[in-house]
Amino acid sequence: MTGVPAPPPTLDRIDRKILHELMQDATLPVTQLAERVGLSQTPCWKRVQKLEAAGVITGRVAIVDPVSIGLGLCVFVEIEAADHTPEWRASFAGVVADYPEIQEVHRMAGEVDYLLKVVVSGMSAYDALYLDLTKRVPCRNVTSKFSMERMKSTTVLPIDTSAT
Amino acid sequence: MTGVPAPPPTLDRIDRKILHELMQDATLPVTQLAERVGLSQTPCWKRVQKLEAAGVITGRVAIVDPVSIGLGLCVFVEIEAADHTPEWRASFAGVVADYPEIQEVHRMAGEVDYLLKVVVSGMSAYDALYLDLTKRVPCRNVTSKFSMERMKSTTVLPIDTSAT
DNA sequence: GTTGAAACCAAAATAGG
DNA sequence: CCTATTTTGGTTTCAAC
Repeated sequence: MTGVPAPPPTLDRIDRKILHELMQDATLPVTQLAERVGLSQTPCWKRVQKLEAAGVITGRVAIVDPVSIGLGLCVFVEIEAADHTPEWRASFAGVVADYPEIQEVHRMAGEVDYLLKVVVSGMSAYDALYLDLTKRVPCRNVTSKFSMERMKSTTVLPIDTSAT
Repeated sequence: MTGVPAPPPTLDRIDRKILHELMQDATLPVTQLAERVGLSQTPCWKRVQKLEAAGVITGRVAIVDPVSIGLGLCVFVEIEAADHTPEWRASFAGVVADYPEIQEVHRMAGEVDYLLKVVVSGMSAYDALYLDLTKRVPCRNVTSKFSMERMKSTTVLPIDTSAT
C-alpha cells in the first residue's frame, strides 16, 4: 500500500468563495473580500493565511499577455517514450523542468505517453527546442500540434461555491 | 489587407525584468522589485502602471492547487468541427465560454480543429460536460485524452531578460 | 532617470465581546 | 465568529535635483 499523497484539507463554503474571488483578482483588498464572502475582516484574513499555509493557494502571480512579449506561438507536443522504465521517466522529468518554454507537462493515459504545452516566439524557436529536447531524451515518437488562435485561456478553476 | 491586431508596445530590458519578477511573485513590494531590476522606486512603479495600462499585465491572480479543491481530473479534448463555417466557429466560441471547467480553447492547425483543456472533479463530471457540450454544438469527432499526472505546470512565460 | 518625504490606505496583530 | 483599535508597512503622489 502506497497511501495517498495528502489528506485534502476540508474547505467550507466560505473558503471556496474566498478562493473563487482571489483566483479572479488577487489584488482585492481584504475588506472587500470579507464583505463579498459574508465575513468580517479579521476572520477573513485569517482564512486567507490558512489557505496559503496549507498550500491551497500556491502563489499570487501576474498574468502577462504572451503576444505582447513576443511569444506568438503555442504548440502542444505529444510524446511517446522510448521505453517505460522509471529511469526514462526520471530523466524526462528532469529535462522538461529545464525549459522555461515548456509551460505544462502531463503524463497521459492511452496512446500518447506525455503531452507538453510549449510557448515560444515562433517556428525557429520551436524547432530549436524540438531538436534540443529530442537530443537529450530518447523518444519513440513526437507529434507537434500548432495553435492558430488561443480562443480561451483562464487560470480560474471551476470551484463550487454553493451549498455546504 | 486585414492588418495585425495591435502594434506590440516596445519593451526594454527593464520592462522585461519587471514582468519576469511579477510573473513569479506578484506580491513583491515595489521597493524590492525596484532594486532587483536596478531602478529606484518611483520610475519602477510608473513602469508597472504603464504595463498594466497597456494590457501587457492582464491581471494578478491567486494560483490554487486543483487537487486541494477536489479537481482531480484533467482532460485534453480534441474536437473536429461538423463544418468549417464562421457560424459554427461563433457558436462554438460562445458555448465553450460558458463552461468554467474549460480552462483553455485553441483553434488548431492540422487534423484536429480545436483543442480544449478541461479540469473537473472526476469521470462522472467529465462525462456530464461531454454530453452537454456535444449536445449544444455539433461535432464530427471528439477525442478525450486523460492526464494521469501533472508533472509540470507554470504560468511564468519564458521572457528574455538579457541584452536590449 | 534620481532622492526624500508626505499622505493615504491596507495588512497584520491585538484585545474584548 | 464579531467589533474595535493599533501598529506596521506599502502604495501613491509630489517636490526638488
